[in-house]
Amino acid sequence: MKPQILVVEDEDALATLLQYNLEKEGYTVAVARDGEDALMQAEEATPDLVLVDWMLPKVSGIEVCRRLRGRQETANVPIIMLTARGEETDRVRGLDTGADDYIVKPFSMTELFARIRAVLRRIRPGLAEDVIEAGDITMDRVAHRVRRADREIHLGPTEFRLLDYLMQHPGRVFSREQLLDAVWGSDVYVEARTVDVHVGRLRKALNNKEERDPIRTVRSAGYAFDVNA
Amino acid sequence: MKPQILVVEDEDALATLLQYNLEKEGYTVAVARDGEDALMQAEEATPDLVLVDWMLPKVSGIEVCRRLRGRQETANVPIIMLTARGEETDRVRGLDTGADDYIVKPFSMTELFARIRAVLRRIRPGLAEDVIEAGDITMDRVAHRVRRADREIHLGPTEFRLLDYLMQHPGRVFSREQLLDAVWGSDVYVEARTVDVHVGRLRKALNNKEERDPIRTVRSAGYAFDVNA
DNA sequence: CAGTCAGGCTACGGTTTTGTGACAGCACCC
DNA sequence: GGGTGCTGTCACAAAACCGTAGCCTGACTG
Repeated sequence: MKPQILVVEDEDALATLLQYNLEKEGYTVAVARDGEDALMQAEEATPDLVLVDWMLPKVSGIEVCRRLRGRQETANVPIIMLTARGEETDRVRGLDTGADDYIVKPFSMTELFARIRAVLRRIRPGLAEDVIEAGDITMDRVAHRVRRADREIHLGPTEFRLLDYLMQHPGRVFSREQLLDAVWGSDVYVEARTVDVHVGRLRKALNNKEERDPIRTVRSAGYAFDVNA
Repeated sequence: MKPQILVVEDEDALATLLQYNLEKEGYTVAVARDGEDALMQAEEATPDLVLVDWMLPKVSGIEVCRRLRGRQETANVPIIMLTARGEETDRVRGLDTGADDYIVKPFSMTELFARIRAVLRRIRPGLAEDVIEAGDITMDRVAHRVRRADREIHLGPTEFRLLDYLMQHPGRVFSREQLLDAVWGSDVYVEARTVDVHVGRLRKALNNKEERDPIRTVRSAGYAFDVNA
């Protein structure tokens, strides 16, 4: 699943530039124009990372940081701060902003990408990884390949995304609704039972006879991917 | 052309060990004993990758990072950080960025090699080799020739560049848009489906009957060149 | 033990995505 | 002016994939 980034930037040109480049780099991007907007959006769909400008109308970048940190669901979301040269490091550093990193404008996209990768990897290992392994199952997200015990597994796009998501959060149980949101997208409407069918297809593709089924059904709750041997 | 690595490490024993092993692995290695030295050396001969210890006399590893990033010529050079276990805490976290990857001491050479390969592959795929081989396909970028199993393959300019790009990043899946950007140029406007047509032509030229098709279609994602036999 | 319910499974019509042959527009070269 | 080699687009056919309904089984309830 593509990491989702919330960009909080009031300057149109920069916001657009960031969105364009980040999407090209493979992230899903949402843009908020001011602090209030940012907090609302973060509440609706928790992003994997927030990129916030230090200077913002209404609610300052710092304040956005604080509030995000203060809320249960967003407390652990990594934050990268954008600062202009004059707003300088010491002050930013000294304040306990709760930001995980900051970058000084003007910056190169390459540098920004590097930092994003670094932060994501540190906070949520696995999210930024190219390859996920669990037991004898390997998923290569760059090559778009899944293999189990040396044999290649062919999956359709949806099955691929589904497995990706489940492996991303091993052991955790997801309701059908959560899976629909995460894998299908929060905007499409499909029958909840459709998830069952895809889980079924996934299982058939994944499991040889005599192999342990890595997908656990939790009655009246949902499904989970189990790491275990 | 062997990739050139600049090792920045003040501890003699480790520096020597790294140099020895990296050279054995096929890299050209330069060693700097402190941050100043590193910046100087990086300026003289831009390395393909920098391996820098977090703890350094005079100029800290972080500072080396920042300065490298700040300079035009070295802004895009990938950096891998060496950190000791204790240093990996909050203070470091807030600052440590700008590096593309980090590795915690003590580490195994195998692990280090893997990360170096990964970073190099990501940042600078196929350091401009003159000849690329994959399976029974050979591409000579200087002579502009492609052959498969002893027979000469004739390709049009676009097909050539397309194959070139794909072979440059074996296994990796590219969307039609990415391929258009990379092969056609980010400024021209052509239909995304045009990629399909060229892939088709490329396949027809490349594959005899009974030969494995090296180009893999990934439904709703794009195409990839697979090395495999 | 009968009733109820959640989840497994299959079949199928419909939709989306990809493969491909045909064609017209160019540039270049006799 | 008539070839020749490439290219981008289109239209159509084939293939792959999707979502839903319906039936079935096995588990839980009282």
